[in-house]
Amino acid sequence: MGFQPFLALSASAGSGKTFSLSVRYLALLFLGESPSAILAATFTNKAAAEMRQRVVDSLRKLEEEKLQPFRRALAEQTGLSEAELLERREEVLHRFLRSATHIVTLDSFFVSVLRAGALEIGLEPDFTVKEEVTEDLEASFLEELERRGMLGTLVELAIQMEKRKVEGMTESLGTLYSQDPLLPDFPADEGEKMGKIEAEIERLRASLYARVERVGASASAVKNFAPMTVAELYAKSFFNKESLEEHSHYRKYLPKDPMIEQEYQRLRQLMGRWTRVRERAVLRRLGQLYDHYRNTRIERARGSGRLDFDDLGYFAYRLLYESLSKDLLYFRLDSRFRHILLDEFQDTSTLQFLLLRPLIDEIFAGKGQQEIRSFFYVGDTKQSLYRFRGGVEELFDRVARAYGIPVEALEYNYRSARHIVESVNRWFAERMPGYRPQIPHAEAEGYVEVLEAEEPLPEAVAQAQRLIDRGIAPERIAFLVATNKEGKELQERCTGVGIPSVLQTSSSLRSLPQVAALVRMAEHLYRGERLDAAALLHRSGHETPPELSWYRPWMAPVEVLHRLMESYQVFDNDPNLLKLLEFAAGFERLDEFLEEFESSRIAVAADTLRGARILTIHGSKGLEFDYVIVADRSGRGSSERDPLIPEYGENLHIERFYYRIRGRERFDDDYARILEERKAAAEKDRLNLLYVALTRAVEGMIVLKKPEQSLFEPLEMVPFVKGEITVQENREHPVESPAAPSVVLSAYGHQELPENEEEEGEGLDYRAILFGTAMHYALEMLESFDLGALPQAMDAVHNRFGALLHDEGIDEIGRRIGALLKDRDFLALIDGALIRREQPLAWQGELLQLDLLLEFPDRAMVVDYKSSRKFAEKHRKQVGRYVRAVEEILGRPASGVLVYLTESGVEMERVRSEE
DNA sequence: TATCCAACCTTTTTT
DNA sequence: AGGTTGGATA
Repeated sequence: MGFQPFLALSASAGSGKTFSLSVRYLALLFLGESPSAILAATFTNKAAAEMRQRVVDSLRKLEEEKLQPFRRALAEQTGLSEAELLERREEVLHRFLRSATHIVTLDSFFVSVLRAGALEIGLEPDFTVKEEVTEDLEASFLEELERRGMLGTLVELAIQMEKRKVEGMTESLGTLYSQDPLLPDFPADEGEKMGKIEAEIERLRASLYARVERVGASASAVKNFAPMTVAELYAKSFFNKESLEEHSHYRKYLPKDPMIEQEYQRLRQLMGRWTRVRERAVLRRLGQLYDHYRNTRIERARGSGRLDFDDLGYFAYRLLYESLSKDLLYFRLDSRFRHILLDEFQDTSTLQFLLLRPLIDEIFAGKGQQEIRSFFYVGDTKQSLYRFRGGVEELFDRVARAYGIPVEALEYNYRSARHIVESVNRWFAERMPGYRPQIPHAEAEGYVEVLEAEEPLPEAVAQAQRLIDRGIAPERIAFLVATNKEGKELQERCTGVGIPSVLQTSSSLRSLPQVAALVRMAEHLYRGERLDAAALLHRSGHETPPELSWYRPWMAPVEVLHRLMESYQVFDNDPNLLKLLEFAAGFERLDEFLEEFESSRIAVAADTLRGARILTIHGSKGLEFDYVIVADRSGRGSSERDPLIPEYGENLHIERFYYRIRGRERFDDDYARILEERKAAAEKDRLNLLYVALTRAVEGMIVLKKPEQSLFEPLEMVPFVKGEITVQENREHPVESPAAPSVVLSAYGHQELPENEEEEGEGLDYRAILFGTAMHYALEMLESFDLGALPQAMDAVHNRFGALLHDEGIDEIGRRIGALLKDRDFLALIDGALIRREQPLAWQGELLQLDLLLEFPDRAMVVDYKSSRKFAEKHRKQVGRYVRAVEEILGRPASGVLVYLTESGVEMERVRSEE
């Protein structure tokens, strides 16, 4: 087939999307393209990190048996033989690790574009990106309105929209702002007079009241037309009937006075007109207010240098479409990116697409030229979940049509065992329009069970316990729930029965109890208040309050935090705490740190935690787990309530807004149609959600379905069991954890690490922690224990820690590991051993992470690297515990060695098993 | 007994 | 807002 420069790939769940993306990316590298010419954009940081990892791993292990399909695909796309690929791989890997890569999230790509042209549109290039802060936004907006004498308009609108709270109004305005470039014009004038129509409605109402009473209709029938406001009359349910003929209250009296039906018809028409006038009045005022709202947002963003995601979209659009230098900017981008790869294309919003479009156009414009240019996207409209956030799944086909891009479908499912694939096919084949059954590829039969449960959450825990009893490690299990709240409850239940669990919330670092507690304590110190640290004390098992007299008001935030961690002994290489330190290092003053922390958005490093995963279905998208327990929602699901309903035109801009009024569909056919469309879309989304939930499992899946009000209702599931849970007997070695957990650090903004010279030798310091982490990473990346493998490992360290550690630090790591690889004692130690790196071990309900496990036929050895002797006693205890765990699990004698990689050289210390 | 209607209950997903 | 419930009415 060769390399197809323009291609859209429709990739169902588990069909090898990441595989295709990585092959495509690597094919470009093997064809000689520079990584800096390729933009590969995903939606989440996690997906971007995964793809980077996949690229490196695939190159590194290219010769291995299990990568045969990868090699074949790569050979096919590049026209190179597999031997040639292997020959060039070193060079390609080096090129990838050494040069700037653009495997990023769409948002971070737009951020970088915006930074480049920020000054052009009145932004400081060092702006920060933060979560939306609404509290003082409202105040600024009101001030702006007051200055412009517009408060009256706000009040009028509030009355018209029957919304007392300004809060709701600003929310609606915020929704408009998030799609500003797509907005239609708002009506400029009032149009027909509202009062005139209302008077006419009132006249008809009174007339009908009299007529209905005269013909002797029942009391309730008469009461329907009793004096009331137009809005009250509007809501009456008799309007559900197109004619009073259909209404039992009135039917038999109609012949007595034919004018009743005639006036009723007239009244219905008038209600339709009243609707349009009211809508116009609302939209006009909303438009006026919106102009001021937008100004407020723009000024706040410019003034504070803090942008949220909506600001980002707004400014990026202005920059790319309306600034003076837009052509120059595109020229710069365009000369940089000759290839675009887009992931999860079905979730792309119109705005995001518009921001990419000029780049895509350029690629197509240069189609005939000498150099290769390519555009590739993957996605699956069945997994589109983000309509509420502006995702437009229709883009997938539309873009293909507009540019004449061929669409190919991936047919095999490489993820799930056969029973799972077959069940999914059965559930969705008839119910999802255009569903193509997947062909299972896995050997395993797998396990699927659907159970009815009144209370899905407790039952989910019971099922997890059942899996664990069968020998399945908690880490291999994931719970999927509908809402974050349910996730939280589920975690409490897991904790209650002793199942370790990791709640993967959508929220940021500050939602972690330990992080929150530390920051709260820092805040207490800053304000000079007495500490209330009971929670943290409890967690760290402290009996006596720690010593805090070291605190000085002028201390740097990072120092305060790591001293606190030290005092409470909570560090233990927890990557989330490391991330906290990393973030804190960007601030000189505690108060600045505290303020920014509140609005920060630092992702939780959930990868590195141990236990059964708990995620929302939304959060599980793109992931897979060995065993999945899907729990039905406990509540009832909800409904849409945005007061403005957009109607999109062919060009994807908003053609008009409908103003939502209850019962409006009875008087307005267009409105009735758009409501129907929305309903159909909501049903589609619901089905997509189920599809995502039911396609995450690799080996086994258990679905807990409520008998009533079930999330799964559209699938008409019946309870059944298929296949068997594969019992893992006497497992000698824990299963290699998928994706070896490693700390992923990323830089936040342009931060400088604080100089810390005078602190030498006193407790932990931030640099030492970072240094130690980077060194462990280098050791993890080391292919084999010989000097030849060192440069590659150091490249990896450079790639990941380059922004955080100075070159001297990285060189020092290289020197220390070099010394280790030359150390004869160490080489003798590992001689003849089966080597396992970064080995996780579950023991006594605790998860241990071994740096290095050496297995010999008759014994085993645990090796732990340390970068300093500062906590030697603690290290001894820790390794002693590891040794005992290994002895018990492997059933053979074991010993431990602490390997100190210090400035002065390699030192080793034997450690005995813990008592 | 069938229908209507007011009152009542419960209400997400996130880069 | 949308669905359910229980009382009132024809």
